[in-house]
Amino acid sequence: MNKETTISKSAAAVASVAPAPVPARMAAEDRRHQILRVAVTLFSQRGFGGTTTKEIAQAAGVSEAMVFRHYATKHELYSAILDHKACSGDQMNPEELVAEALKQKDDRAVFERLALGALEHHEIDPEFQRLLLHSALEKHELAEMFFEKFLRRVYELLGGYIAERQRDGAMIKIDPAIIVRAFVGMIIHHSLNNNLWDPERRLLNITNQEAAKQFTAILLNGISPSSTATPSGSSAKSSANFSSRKK
Amino acid sequence: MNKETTISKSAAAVASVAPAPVPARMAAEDRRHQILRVAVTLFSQRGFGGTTTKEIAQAAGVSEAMVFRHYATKHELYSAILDHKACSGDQMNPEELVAEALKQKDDRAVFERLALGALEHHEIDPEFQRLLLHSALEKHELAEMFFEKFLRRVYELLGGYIAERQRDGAMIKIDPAIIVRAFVGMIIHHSLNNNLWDPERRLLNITNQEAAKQFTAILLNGISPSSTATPSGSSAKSSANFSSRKK
DNA sequence: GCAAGTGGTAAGTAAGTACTTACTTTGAAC
DNA sequence: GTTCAAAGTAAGTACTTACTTACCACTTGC
Repeated sequence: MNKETTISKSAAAVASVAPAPVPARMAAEDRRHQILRVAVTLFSQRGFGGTTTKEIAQAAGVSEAMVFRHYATKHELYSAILDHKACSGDQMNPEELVAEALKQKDDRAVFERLALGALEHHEIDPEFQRLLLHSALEKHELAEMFFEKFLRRVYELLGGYIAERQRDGAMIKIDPAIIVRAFVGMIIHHSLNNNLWDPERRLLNITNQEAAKQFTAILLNGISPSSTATPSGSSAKSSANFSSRKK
Repeated sequence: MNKETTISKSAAAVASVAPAPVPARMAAEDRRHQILRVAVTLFSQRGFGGTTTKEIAQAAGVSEAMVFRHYATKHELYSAILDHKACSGDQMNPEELVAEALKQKDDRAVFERLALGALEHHEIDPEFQRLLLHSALEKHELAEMFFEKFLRRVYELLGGYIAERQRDGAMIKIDPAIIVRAFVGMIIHHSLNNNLWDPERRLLNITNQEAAKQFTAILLNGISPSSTATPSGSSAKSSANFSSRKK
């Protein structure tokens, strides 16, 4: 019924020059993951409604049927992506990022590290921000999940710290949530500019380090009780950047 | 070639009680505008790919053919909406909003008015922000247009003013674009939170006035040369808001 | 050798989709 | 009253969409 299997023996010898053109049969797990990966790119570029399962299959180099073998519906694939993006290890963890800075009450380090962490994360993985926006606009559950699992946590973490520093007399007493919003706003908007509106950096072209440093400086200066002399010793070393050139 | 026209005569007698259920024939302009209006709502909620021409027609109470009589393609309708939203009179005009404050070099008024203008605009017309985000994600030309016609203008206007105030010695010398980004970030992110992520205001619930005031205070304090004694005379009056409660 | 499982596909299907066509109704000017 | 353009529609068309079905090829353990 089928042809001779003599050739199959020599299959190992074939792959000498081009391993790519071979259809490349894959383990189920791998294929599943590969489909997910190409779908991430497409969904982040075109959104849910703007992406077809045919396109996803083509991008993955398989037939549409394979997509539906691994994910029962298009929605299931979409949700799997969002779950993966939201829960996978490459997500930034604000708590541990600033844990030691918090203990030392090094304001500058707390804010700067948080800012840099977010900016780097968005630069390395711009797809995440796009996916998040798409899903927020479509009112997908991920938007709510992101809110609960991330935004709220940042507000509690940073807000709590700010409240503590206000009790110390180290910061003026505005509602901590306002301060957090101001700071998070600077950072998110900066990322959004870089990823969405002005990827050529026409309006502003600075490194993430620089951005984190400057935004932190503006904010901390903006909420310091009297600004001039940094009273406690810990944060003295690096604040020279632009306060040195006054007058 | 066609059938008898005898039955058609009696059609007028049918509509006796309700004037509303009557299909309500409209002037072309009006219908065109009405279709545009319902399409705005649908596109802003579901995006371009997520909205069907059938839905638009139903929402407008006409047949699909009418939609295509007024707008040759779905894309033309979408573009017409964006043009209308971007160019119509209800768009805010930053220059004239802060013209007098600029002349008087009243820093607080400049920033606060700009902030309040933007926040109110986004609150009154949240559809605009959603449409803008959708089109930015889809890389529609409106996103570029918005960038050129609005964002760039704000950066030039505010950045120019900041540069001037830096020469006056009234603000520290960081790249003005960074300061603008920080400020615009606070405002846009606050609007985005209210419209997209946290419409119930769980994280922060303040009036637009309050937000404009606090964000302005944080920023101006953050970029004031030494905060305590404002060296040049002009900007003395306004920074009293919360620096009064230090210690 | 062959049965069974696995990775994979070609070729569907039914329901949409954007967009058209051929036709009817309406209102006002002549 | 007839005419005639403009407002309106029902019922398409051609094509795409998400999702299925029935089948193939290759490996593996016996």
